Amino acid sequence: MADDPLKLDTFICFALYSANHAMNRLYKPMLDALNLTYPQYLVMVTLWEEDGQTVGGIGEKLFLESSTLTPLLKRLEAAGFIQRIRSKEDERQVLIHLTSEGVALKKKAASIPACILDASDHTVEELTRLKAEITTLRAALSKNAA
Amino acid sequence: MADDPLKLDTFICFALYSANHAMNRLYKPMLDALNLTYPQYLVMVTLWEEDGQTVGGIGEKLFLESSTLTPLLKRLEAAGFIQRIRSKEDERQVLIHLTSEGVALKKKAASIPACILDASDHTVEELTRLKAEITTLRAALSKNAA
DNA sequence: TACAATTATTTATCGCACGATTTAGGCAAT
DNA sequence: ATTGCCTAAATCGTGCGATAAATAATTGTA
Repeated sequence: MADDPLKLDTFICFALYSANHAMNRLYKPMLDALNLTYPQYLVMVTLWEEDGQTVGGIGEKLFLESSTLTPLLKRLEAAGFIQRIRSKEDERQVLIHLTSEGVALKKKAASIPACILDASDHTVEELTRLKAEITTLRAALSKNAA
Repeated sequence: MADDPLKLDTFICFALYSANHAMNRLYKPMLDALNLTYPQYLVMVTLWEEDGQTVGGIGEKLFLESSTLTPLLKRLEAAGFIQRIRSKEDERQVLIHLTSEGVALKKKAASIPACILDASDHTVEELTRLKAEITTLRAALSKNAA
């Protein structure tokens, strides 16, 4: 039982799966108030950091395909948070711009981080280190995926 | 920019989100070969560890609701891996039993852990420790969710 | 000009997840 | 025995995310 190879494997993947799940549940009520889903929130965060990115650029940062992003972005556009504008320089590209409502949303989201930190029972330093380790793992997994 | 509160928050949640995502992608081809999805795989693992669990019991271990599990279990039953049998002792409960095919599937899944470990570029010890830390974080998040 | 590469969209399909409700069975008290 | 409460699972409705594969439009190049 202890040396069952299906054990460790399960738990490292399961740890990620369930922690992500728990994070989702924690965010849910706060994001509901903003009319955002979790992946949509991630997109908004990248836009708050840098407006006017292309679909592909956002996808590169979030590791999402355009076939996932396009409908998601349309929902954000329908909600009034962004505008999808085809680039003049390269008409293959679509630039994503925040609307004034999209910009305003950042203020409402500003209180979220403190809530997460608080619920984590961790210090900022601990979370930062853990974040880095998880990111390192992700990078390895991605690299060796193909 | 550096003290933007939306930064840290994003990244601890995003680290989990994207690492889970990467893990999913790594599993996908292997699980496709077994005719399983990721959550279905998790259910199978819990059954390989202990057969004959109730729906609620499985949900408790995986943090899933019956409204999520019931259809998932029906798909596993349709695939021939499990059987759903109402308990004689308490007819409110449904016991999930592996079929012979479900048991046999464990052998085919046995090679997965090594692949994951290999792709992680980590030692078993490192993964074990990281797993523990992530699990601790999950516990805190769950506890403070309500 | 023809061909290749890039960018995003579309189409089709599927499963997960949640909330709210419902059904059925168990359990306890009066 | 009936009432009422609790629990377990299923159901219903809804929506999003994700992937794969094909398509379209534009750009760049041989």
